[in-house]
Amino acid sequence: MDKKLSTEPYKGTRDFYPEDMAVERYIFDTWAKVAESFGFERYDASILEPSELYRSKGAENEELVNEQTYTFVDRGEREVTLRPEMTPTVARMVAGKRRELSFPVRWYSIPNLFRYERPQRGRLREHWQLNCDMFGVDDVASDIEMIALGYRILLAFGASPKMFEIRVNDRTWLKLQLSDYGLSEEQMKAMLTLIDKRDKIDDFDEEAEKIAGKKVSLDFTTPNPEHRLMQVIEGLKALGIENVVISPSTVRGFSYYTGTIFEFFDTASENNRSLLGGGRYDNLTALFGGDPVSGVGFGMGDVTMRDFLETHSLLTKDVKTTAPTLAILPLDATHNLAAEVLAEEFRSAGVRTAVDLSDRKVGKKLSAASDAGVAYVIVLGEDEAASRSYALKNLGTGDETKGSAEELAKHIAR
RNA sequence: GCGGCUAUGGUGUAACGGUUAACACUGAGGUUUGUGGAGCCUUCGAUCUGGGUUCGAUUCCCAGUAGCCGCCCCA
Repeated sequence: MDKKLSTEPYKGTRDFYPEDMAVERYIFDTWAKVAESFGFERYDASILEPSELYRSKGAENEELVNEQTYTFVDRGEREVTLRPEMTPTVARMVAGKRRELSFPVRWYSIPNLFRYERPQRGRLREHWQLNCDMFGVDDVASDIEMIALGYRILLAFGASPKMFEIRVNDRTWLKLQLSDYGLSEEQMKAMLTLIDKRDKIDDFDEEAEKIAGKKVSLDFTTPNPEHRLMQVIEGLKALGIENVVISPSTVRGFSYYTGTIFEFFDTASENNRSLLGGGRYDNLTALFGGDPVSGVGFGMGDVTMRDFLETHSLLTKDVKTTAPTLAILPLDATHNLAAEVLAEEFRSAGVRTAVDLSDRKVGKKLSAASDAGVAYVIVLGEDEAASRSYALKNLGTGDETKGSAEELAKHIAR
């Protein structure tokens, strides 16, 4: 006989049972609410993109596409990829409407993204990510606004500023220093990668010398006061954001960042990871031709967000509750239809109402409603059906209120 | 791609190499024919797969598979 199918979801993906989905929705809703409070507009696109969108940035991307994405050939011999990130997609969309958009453009999206790699804590094969970008503004205020948006999002989840640290850096600062050494483009990349690992490396100077072919001396303390990075920090301070540190080793792997770079890091030792990462890019739409469009953006993932909320006990019980407000309990199956009719009255009055259609005894129905977190119940039998007067029981207090459906709906709404 | 750890009912755990694999929770039902949360009772339900060692393996060994955790990489 056939082998039984596994009930496990595909490797690195998640099932969202109702209690998980409640948390997921809470995260998405909070993201969306805060982004929109900053005037960001929502967009989305297909999860499928032509593979060339990710390949076209050079040999390193070739490797990335081949080894770390879901890429396949469709029936029309087109090579397609499940989107591993949103930035190329949004760049394509902005480039496509460049002449009709009125800049600055503030857009956000909550796409699901795929990467083919070994799952581990905080990183799965499918995750959802809040992506926020502002296009068409060069002024430092745009960098500051984006970081402030990330900050407000975390606070909207109930986080306090000491739960996370905002690490900022600027690639121009590092590149300015490195420009003295006459490095090739390749050496520059290797050097940035090395700087990113600086905290994990025993002898940074030695490794740097290997790459540059000469002694390298870099200042990792503070740029001069006129530098944009210092303006970012000052600006954040003006917005009341103080948990900011200069982090010279924050480079981020992505080659398209050209200026300000930032990362939000969880300060809890057991969840020592990045919650949000982003930065400024000069010309993201270069691939598509036309005038350059600069911008600044960030992404933050649902997996790390959830880890953060759990680590800091920020998920309250009502976040996880999905029960209806009211449950109507027919005494027996002969009253099921009458219960459905009654439920319609409550629903049209705006009360989330479910009917218990099980054939359990009414006592069990009460227990089930209570366990599920239902706030009110109405037992429906002969008497109620005849009189059209019902007893509304508050499961929290045990109080009963009698009246018509209309009166009781009002009572619940209060 | 590399390394470490783990694998027993749906969940969480237990079982010196030796009878019928135990306990709790959960599910179903009863106690209770119109009012719950407790108690008591009944009941469904498991040793990842394949080899090996042994009189005998849930237990020891090997391989596979899966999961978790690191590393690499990071979108």
